Amino acid sequence: MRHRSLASAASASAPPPQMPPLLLVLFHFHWRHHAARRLSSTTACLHPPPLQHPGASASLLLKLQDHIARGHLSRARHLFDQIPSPDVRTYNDLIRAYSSSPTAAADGLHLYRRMLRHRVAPNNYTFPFTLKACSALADLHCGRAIHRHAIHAGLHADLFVSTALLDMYVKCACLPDAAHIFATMPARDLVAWNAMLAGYAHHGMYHHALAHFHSMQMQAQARLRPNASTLVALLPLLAQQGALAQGTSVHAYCIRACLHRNRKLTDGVLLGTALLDMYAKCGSLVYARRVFDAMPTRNEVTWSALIGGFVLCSRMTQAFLLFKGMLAQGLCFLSPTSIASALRACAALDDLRMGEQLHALLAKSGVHADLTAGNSLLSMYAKAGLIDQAIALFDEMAVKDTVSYSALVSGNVQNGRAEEAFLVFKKMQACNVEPDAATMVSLIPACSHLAALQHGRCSHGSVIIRGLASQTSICNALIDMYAKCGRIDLSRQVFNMMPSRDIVSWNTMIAGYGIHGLGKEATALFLEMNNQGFPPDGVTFICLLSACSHSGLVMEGKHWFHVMGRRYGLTPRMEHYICMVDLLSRGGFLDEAYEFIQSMPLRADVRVWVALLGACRVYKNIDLGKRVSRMIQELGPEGTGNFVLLSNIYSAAGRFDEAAEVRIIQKVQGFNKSPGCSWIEINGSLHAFVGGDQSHPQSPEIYRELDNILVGIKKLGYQPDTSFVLQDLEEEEKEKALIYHSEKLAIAYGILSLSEDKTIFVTKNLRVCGDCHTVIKHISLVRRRAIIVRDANRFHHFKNGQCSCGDFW
DNA sequence: CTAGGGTTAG
Repeated sequence: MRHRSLASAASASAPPPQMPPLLLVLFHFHWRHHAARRLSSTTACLHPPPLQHPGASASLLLKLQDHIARGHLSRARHLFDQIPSPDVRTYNDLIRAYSSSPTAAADGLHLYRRMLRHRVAPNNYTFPFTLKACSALADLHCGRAIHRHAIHAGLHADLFVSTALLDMYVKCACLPDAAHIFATMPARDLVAWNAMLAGYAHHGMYHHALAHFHSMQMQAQARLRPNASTLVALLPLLAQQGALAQGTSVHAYCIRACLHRNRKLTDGVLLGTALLDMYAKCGSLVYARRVFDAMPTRNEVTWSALIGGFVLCSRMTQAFLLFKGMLAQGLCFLSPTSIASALRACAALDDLRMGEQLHALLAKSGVHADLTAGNSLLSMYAKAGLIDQAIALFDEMAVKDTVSYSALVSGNVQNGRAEEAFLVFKKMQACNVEPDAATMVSLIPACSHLAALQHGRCSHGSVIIRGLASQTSICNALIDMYAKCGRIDLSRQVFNMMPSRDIVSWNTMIAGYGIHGLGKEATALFLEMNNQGFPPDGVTFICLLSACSHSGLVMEGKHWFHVMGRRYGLTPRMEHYICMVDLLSRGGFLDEAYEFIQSMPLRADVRVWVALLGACRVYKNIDLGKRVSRMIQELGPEGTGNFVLLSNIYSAAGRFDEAAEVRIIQKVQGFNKSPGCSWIEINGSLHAFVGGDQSHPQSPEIYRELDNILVGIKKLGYQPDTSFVLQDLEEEEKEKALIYHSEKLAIAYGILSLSEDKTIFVTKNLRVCGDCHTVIKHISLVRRRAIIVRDANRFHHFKNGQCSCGDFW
């Protein structure tokens, strides 16, 4: 407090220092320049006064100044070259002009080199300009050279020079060097503090940045009151951390210090934008909107920050309205960034038509080549199911980065094209584009989808090598992958070892137990989740209920359903009712399930009835099945599965005419049944089979093996259950159609390829049929093999003639 | 100052 400068002395009657009024702030602003000038001029005295220009007329020099002032750099250069031996000031003027335009920065450095060649000594004005050019070019090598020159000239401690050095190291991503400069500067002004803060902030060094800001506040001098630049660097950090309380107090400070109405117009826009962005990122859209409305001037960044904020908070419809409002103001605010946000809204709203209009807008406004917007367009098409469009767009893109590739990887996975996803990943590596966490989070589900454990383990290894293995989202994907690849033990290992878990981690692990029929373990984990104070969400209960359902834990399932509303205050959604119907009907309580549907507060949609229909099929309850299928027809079947189920019901009842009719309706309406397909991974490569498939190179052996097995198990009393065949065929023909179901072929191939101690793991895209289920049980007995089959629904562990699902498949 | 790709349930 003792070294109060003239600024604070002048404002002795000012309010306490934490509440600086406008005058104080502005005054400090001027004062900084004076202080800097003073400092510079003392060091400048060490150097000889500027030379005269022999041969250069005063009018030439004036003209040169004029060109520089008007930004006519080439004309200025023309004049400059006519001066036989320019002095340091003339060099400085032109270098300064070059360095303030990023495209001319290289010319500025050339001129500097020429200056040295001509033995003109640079002074305290030269270095900041040349360093600025280095910053613009991110030319660290040159920056370090100039640093040495400055030391040589004894000017490195000058306030302007050292601040420029600091800034150069920040822009060249050398934070330790920047911090060293900062620490050793004999004097630091607000600009230096701000530069250092911005450096930490831009490099995501949250703790360093906050510590820096705190020590900045600890500086007693009133001249270190944060200005707009300080807060513009600080606010994104608070936003990222969701620190609403701190952000709000920054806002309050801005108002007290009148920074939001800064005389520099850009400061006001930047600060307002940073503030509204902070509010939006902290989930406080009302305040974001209020800041926005109060801003006297806005730019395109302001608009896209607000629109992006609404998208971030999943307020897609409102985001869209804002976007339209922006367009209504004219096209001056339109930017690729806001289009990218609007495209995200389209993708989430499933509004393909609007997405296509945005595509057109993007093309028209000439920002088609923008990488960000292109990537979100690509993703929008993929999410809408138009994977071919997405691929075409990807091929058209002149520049592709990690995000483009990741979007295509996940687009393929979302459209059920796991193998293509791997191909894209390979291509990405061939093109030397580095995968990051998001890429891997997209790729790992492809392994889950294929149940390709070897691929999954490779991905796990790759994630470890890249140092991503401790990230929560990566671990979540790994838990899911191991569970779906039949290694629930490894899922649990990943779960146990991960440093921090989120709700997805718990849900995924519970779901993993569920598909393995480990209802007790699922319940235990749910209880542990409670003990650790993790509040379950709606998805948790879907996972838990379906786990009970797959394990035949009907009573427990009912219990949790009631607890969900009563203890956790969660309102059941349609998905929960589906789980309950599934639970009851799978357990054989068909009538109770029917009554349950009648008593639902929501109007049951098709999916609810389909859950019941599946059980009618299994329990061969044709009466109820008829009623249910009538409901389904009324509601209109969605997707293919329902047609197949319905047709199956009729087939099983021997009513093939009606079964055929359903098939015809299906064809007419354009739903194609996806063919049953099974696959097995042997030594890291996948072998896929469809029913009656003979395309595999080892087909003859496979069929021989399968026939041998069938002869063997028929002796044990196995009778093919021909009710599972869909077409209307003669009994003998039906039997043949059954024999060569894809899962049987894959298992036969597994027996041939794997030694006896190895578990055979087969995956099927649809559900395993009842006949195959019986046959596989027999195989596990006569061939003494452990067999795991993952179907569209769950896992079946076959061993010694038994199945883990207790035949409630 | 803004912004693109990502994990769970059926």
